[in-house]
Amino acid sequence: MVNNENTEIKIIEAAKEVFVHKGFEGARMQEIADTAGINKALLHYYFRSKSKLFDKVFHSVFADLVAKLYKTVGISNTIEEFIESFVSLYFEELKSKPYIPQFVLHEINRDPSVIVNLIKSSGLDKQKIIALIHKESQREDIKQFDPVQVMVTVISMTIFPFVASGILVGFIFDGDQASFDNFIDERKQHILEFVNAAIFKK
Amino acid sequence: MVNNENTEIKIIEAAKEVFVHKGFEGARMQEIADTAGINKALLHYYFRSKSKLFDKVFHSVFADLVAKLYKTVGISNTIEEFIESFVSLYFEELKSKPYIPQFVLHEINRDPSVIVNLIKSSGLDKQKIIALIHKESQREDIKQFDPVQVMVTVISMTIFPFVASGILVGFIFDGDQASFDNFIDERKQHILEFVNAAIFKK
DNA sequence: AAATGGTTTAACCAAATAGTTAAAATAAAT
DNA sequence: ATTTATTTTAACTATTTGGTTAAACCATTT
Repeated sequence: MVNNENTEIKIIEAAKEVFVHKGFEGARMQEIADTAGINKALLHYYFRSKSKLFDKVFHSVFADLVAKLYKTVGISNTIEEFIESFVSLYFEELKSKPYIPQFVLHEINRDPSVIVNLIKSSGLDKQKIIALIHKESQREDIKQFDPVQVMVTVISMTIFPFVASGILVGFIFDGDQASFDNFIDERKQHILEFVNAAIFKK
Repeated sequence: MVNNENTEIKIIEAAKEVFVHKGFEGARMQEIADTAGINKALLHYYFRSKSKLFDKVFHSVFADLVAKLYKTVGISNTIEEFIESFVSLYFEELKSKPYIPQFVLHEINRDPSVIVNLIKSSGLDKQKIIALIHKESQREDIKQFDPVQVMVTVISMTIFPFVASGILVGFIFDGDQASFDNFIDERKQHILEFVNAAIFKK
């Protein structure tokens, strides 16, 4: 008895921490055990193999992202609302967890087959998003851009700076982390203004 | 005698192939040797360790990107020219080497210290870019956006779809690679139109 | 043809690492 | 108190993998 549920959570959290920063190949079971404050044997007692543990972690991270995306759609009736809440949500998330997108993208790249099942089991109703985007793209006051292109643009503008933080800090901000943080603070507002300037007529 | 120069090129090419797809941790010296059509001993004979080989490969990939970026700046006198040639250049590059950005970003993330030296030795004169961007941001016909934000936006819009191709194919294009390819074909034009719509007054 | 120096091979070594086992310890439930 | 499930310890195995060694090979030079 003693713990069990608590321990499982502790392990998942520790595994998330290590996998997210080091990736599947770079992560060590010993380091996960140390981070969780337990030993390796117990780690294998709970999750039989590294792969199984990784799958749990990746699924939880991914499901989390999708759940939040879904929440965003639910409350949006216009394209402005959608963009505003999407960008706000992701900035809030990524400021405290900036390593998540790089992790997800790298692991999907490593084994693209996992994503198929993940999307199936994600329960995300894409139709709702498509319907909203399509409806809004018909508006008189909005330029006739391809809605998919615009959607990818909003996602790119939001997520890329986090994925590329290393290169941006080194290349553009001369290694000055504070300048980069300041850039990120202003980024959200910039995205909203920039996208509005692009898609609205007049 | 015999070969040597040819063999070295063969190894670098093979190493690039494997490192780019698997990352440093995921790459295996044996696989690099196999890909190069030689054996592991010869691999170590040419490049003493995995790290040394990786450094060579990474440096060459990175230097290549920087060189092309530099070329872009050289021929640009206006912001329109800069954006046009930047986007064109990267689309041309990335269509045949779509894995490069994910690779670079992942490795910089894994060991951010490498980028400092790389940038030093890259010979990129950032001042030229800054001068151009700053000069152009003063133009009467252009909205007063923060030029750094705009620059990051152009980079994000261009590169992110390649970094996130796996998730975009799975999530947005339902696993249909052809739809994604089509999306990429239209992406360049979209970026140019979208950015122009955003930054020009009236 | 003999010497030279780069090239190739196969067998090998050492370290790291995922995973196992079995026994002891601990704490809660009965 | 006994049982039961969880946790710890520590030693161990098997495999992978980066790296080494030494001998053989081959092309060119002398």
